[in-house]
Amino acid sequence: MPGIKDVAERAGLSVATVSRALSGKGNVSPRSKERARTAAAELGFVVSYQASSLASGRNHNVGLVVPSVHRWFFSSVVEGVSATLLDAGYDLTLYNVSEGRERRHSVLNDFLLRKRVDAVIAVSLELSEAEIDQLLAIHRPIVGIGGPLPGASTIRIDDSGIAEAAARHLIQLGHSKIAHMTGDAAYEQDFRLPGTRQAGFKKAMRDAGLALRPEWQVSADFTIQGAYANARKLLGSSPERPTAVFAASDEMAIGTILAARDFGLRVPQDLSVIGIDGHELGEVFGLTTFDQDARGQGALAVRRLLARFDGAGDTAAAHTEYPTRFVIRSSTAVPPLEQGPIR
Amino acid sequence: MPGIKDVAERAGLSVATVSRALSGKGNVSPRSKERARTAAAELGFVVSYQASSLASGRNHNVGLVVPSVHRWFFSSVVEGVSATLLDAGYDLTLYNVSEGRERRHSVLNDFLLRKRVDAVIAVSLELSEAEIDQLLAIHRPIVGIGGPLPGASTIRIDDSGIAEAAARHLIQLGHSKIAHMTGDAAYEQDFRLPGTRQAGFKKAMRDAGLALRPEWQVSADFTIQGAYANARKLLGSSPERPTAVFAASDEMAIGTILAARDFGLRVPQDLSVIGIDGHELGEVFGLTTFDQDARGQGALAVRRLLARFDGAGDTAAAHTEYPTRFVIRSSTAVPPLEQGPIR
DNA sequence: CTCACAGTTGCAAGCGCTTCCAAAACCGTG
DNA sequence: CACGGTTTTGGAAGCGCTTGCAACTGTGAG
Repeated sequence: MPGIKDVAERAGLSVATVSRALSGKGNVSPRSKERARTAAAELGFVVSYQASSLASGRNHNVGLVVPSVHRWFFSSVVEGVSATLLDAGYDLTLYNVSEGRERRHSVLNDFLLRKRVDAVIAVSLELSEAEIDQLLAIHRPIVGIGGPLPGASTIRIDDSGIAEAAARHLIQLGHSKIAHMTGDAAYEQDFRLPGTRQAGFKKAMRDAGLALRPEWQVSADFTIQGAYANARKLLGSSPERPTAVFAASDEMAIGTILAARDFGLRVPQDLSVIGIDGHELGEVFGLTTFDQDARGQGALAVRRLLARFDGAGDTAAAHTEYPTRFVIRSSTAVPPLEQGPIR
Repeated sequence: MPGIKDVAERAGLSVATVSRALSGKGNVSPRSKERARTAAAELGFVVSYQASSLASGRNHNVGLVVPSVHRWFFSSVVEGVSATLLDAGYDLTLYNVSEGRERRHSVLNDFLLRKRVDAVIAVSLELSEAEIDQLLAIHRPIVGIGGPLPGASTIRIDDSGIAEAAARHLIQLGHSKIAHMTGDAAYEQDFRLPGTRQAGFKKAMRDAGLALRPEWQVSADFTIQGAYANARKLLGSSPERPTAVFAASDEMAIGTILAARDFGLRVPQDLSVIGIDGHELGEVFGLTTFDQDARGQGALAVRRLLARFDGAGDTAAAHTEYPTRFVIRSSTAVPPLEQGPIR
């Protein structure tokens, strides 16, 4: 395995000049630069980031902390981050902290602090103040996606806004018996998303003068199967059935649609369902949803960091509201005709 | 940020002894070890893997190369690998090479060769001989999951065997009009899975003396939505419908079930469907399948590597056949009564 | 009491780079 | 042609750790 020394020798230059030539830092005559480059290419030389980082402090590596790798949003972000990073020649160190607090704690402590990463992207993590301080203490850029992260830059969609818009969409279609499937309390603790979206829903309902029936406020774990199970309860046991369900994620919306089918309910004729995400399966189910381009959010986070690395050193924490797109498909429609007493 | 020097000072030991005490290599008296440990703990010291790896050649970092992070099998493997690695104090560098050959090429070349990783886990990648040579040339342990990887250790399930068993299950129920949904040719190139499973299917059919109708051999991209689209064609256009479908993955089986429902076909009364995977959604759809514990495969791969690192230096390439579990749910049953001419 | 030996320890030489610093080479002017 | 200023270059000092080596300690046997 060739080292920079070999390159220097072959190019007839000093190690220092080769280093500068290949990294692009410092002044090097075009001629030397060219020489160094060809010599490196001929030898198949590629710098050791280990050594490079020891000497320079830069790692060419960013850490991505996600709470799961299975759920749509997270894997989409991972994809976007990964692709953008790879293109830029950076490594991606993945920290999947799905298994509870100790895992998370050890990741933050033992891993990120080892200075192995130049920056951290934290997805939908609700961190304690101590944890945030810890992160900020390593003096590396941090960007949070899909969740608040005081002190760091964040990229997020207008959760409460689109939740409100989703609910309003149903209301405008004529629905008044609207159920909401939100995230489990357990998730609220970690992500805080559910609450924000729920707030938007409630606002829309209140603004329309509609009642919030507690038995129509259900929750699940953000998965299709979890939502399916709970939607069955919602649709099966209620003395009166809602005519529409607003699910806080597409996966939960899909679970709801599957449950509805089990009861012979047609979507949208008997039940309207709307979600949030832009999940690939949305098409299959004709799901009306707000498309938040998760992949794009991941890519944006990386671009942000890269800009920072390149010295466009805007150290100030910037908060970006990522745009969403309302996609109307066939899972929402006007409510069925009232079957009860003539109104 | 404290260095090993600070620890040495505080413990009243030399840097060398502290290094040995903390790494567990070489002889250190219990007393010194204890001292070094407490000093390190008090200072919150944690070795810099950068420096450590420069000096020792060991990275505490393994590279995981996956063709996608969205599909069930891959994200499950990622999860297993990640958890096991984190527990062992190793970092995971993720290389998602979903976007074609150049990406893959650059990953192999520029990234893995930088010696940033102690080992490589390659999931379901069909590599060219040159690529394999390249990988082997870096003299790091490699383990392949779910695909052949000549020269490296592999962990895989008995693809053709369970495919055969799946088909036999249908045959034994009395089916003879069995369709097979395999992977796209595009995937065959990369993963070779489809072919192996297809071979098992064909064998079972041949052994039972059943005909393989070309129009019942369909393929998709291993996703629910892809399978859904193609299953619609299969079930909608055939002059004669199959009574059972064997899908090469659970995701494709689910897509098939969704398509069947669209046509008013009841599963399993009108159509039996069987898959392979053990996908979380299997429960929701009552899917009969072979559970291959993908998470477990990832974990096993890591344990294998860790053992190697610890000097249980069995350098020989070992091939493990990972066990699967046949899970019978409600998507398979005896075929419907023949509707055609009296037999 | 001495010797051989195994168990401990510290010194110092790197690991492969980056970067500070000073020297060398170059440039256009006066 | 000499001069100051600007590039370009190479020497060498690290970055924070590991590890070969030699020196040292303590032990039980002779």
